Amino acid sequence: MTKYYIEELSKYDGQEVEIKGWVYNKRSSGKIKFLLVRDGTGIVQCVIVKNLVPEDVFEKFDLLTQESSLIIRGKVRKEDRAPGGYEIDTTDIQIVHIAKDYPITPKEHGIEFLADIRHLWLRSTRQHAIMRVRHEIIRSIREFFDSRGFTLIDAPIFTPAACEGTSTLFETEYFDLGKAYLTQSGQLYGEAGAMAFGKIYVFGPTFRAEKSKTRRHLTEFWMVEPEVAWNDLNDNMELAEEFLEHIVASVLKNRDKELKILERDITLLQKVKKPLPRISYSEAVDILKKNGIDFQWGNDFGGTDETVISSQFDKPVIVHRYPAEVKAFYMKRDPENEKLALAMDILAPEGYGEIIGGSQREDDYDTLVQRIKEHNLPMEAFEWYLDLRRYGSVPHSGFGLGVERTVAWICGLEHVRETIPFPRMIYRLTP
RNA sequence: UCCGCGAUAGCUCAAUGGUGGAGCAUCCGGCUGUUAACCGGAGGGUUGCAGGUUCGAGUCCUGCUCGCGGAGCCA
Repeated sequence: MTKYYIEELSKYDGQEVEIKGWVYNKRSSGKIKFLLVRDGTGIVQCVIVKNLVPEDVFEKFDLLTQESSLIIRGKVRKEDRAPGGYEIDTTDIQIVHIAKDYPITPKEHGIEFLADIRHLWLRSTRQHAIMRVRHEIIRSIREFFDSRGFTLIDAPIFTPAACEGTSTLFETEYFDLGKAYLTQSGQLYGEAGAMAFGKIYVFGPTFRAEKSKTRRHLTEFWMVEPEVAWNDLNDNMELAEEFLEHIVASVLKNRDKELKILERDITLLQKVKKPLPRISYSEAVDILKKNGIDFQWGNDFGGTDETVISSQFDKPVIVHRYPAEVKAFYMKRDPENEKLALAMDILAPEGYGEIIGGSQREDDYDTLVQRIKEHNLPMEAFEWYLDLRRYGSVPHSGFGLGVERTVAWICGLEHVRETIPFPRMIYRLTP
């Protein structure tokens, strides 16, 4: 039996179809009634005219409420007056379930109210569009790496110690083995993967227990982390810019309707093509000073600093060679200046902040041991990681891209909480 | 943890210290092309909680709870 979806209605012009879905909205003008039905792929207007349908079908319309589920049959007809361009001349309505007092009405609602009913909010047009863009971003991420011969290596969620030793981790009891922590990055495991497979990517959820309360933070978020053996910092930056170009191009090509629903100005997105502007940390500091910001060389950039730097460019900007002191222990130092790490961040335009952070990794055993000591990290937990420098160590690099910040930027959203189906924030664990 | 803002009908918001209202949603009625349809009617309130000032508090003051935004930290 043929399954009909609203998204594909144009294929069935003039034919009888059966749509299974939910009531999105309805309007009545006495003897002619309009039912807007959604099925997850789109919305179609169904017309019910008295005298053209049996009496009981005409009367069923009055029983239907917003989000009631139903199966509707009728003939597809091209109709410019209908939203979507096609409408259905209804012949039969089968009510499956009547929804009582659906809380989201066709009017404005506050963010707090909607967040509490996130499980229902996902049915709304705007949230629907965002989730489809998110899906396209994730699909294109996999496509990018898969088509370049990368192997997906899943990193564990439970870890014995902090990967970077800086941020606050979620802690849990792990049987008789003591404390375990939820991962804040799959990178160290990715490095092991790169030594085994050459080029790999880790893609999974990560967790940060910091009490951040900003539009850019979640406690649980998704990160994709490629790692490539033999790549230096320069190779890493090239990979990152090709990667971003691919993601943005895929969304522009395959999700243009959704971007339109979100009223996203796509002219800036169309500019995301390599090469991206590259500036050093020191040059970024100069930009801040020129803009009247009192910034001390050696500090890390804050949210406002990132906005000022990125506003100088009309596409994402790569900032490289940060002071080693503000960066993680595993980053290789710049041979030309020991104070600098071979790190690079990519700042998204329009104030969306850091979407990519990466580096060339320290590949010398003795140096890495020294770094672990300097950072007061437990040596035992890193013995396996040090093995990667004991047995055929090679230069290698990688980066991490935050999926939610990327979705927020591409969709042009105010807050990352709308970029993930069920956001986890400091004060929100439900639904 | 710190700073700022907020909490009134199911929802979004009004209400000079002086009888708490409107739109949407719900229910009833009308309309043969509606576009967040429209028109008429009805029901719906311990104004977040606890105190205080006042003849009188949704409104002013204090404390608390919850939420939002920002800082720090980070992707």
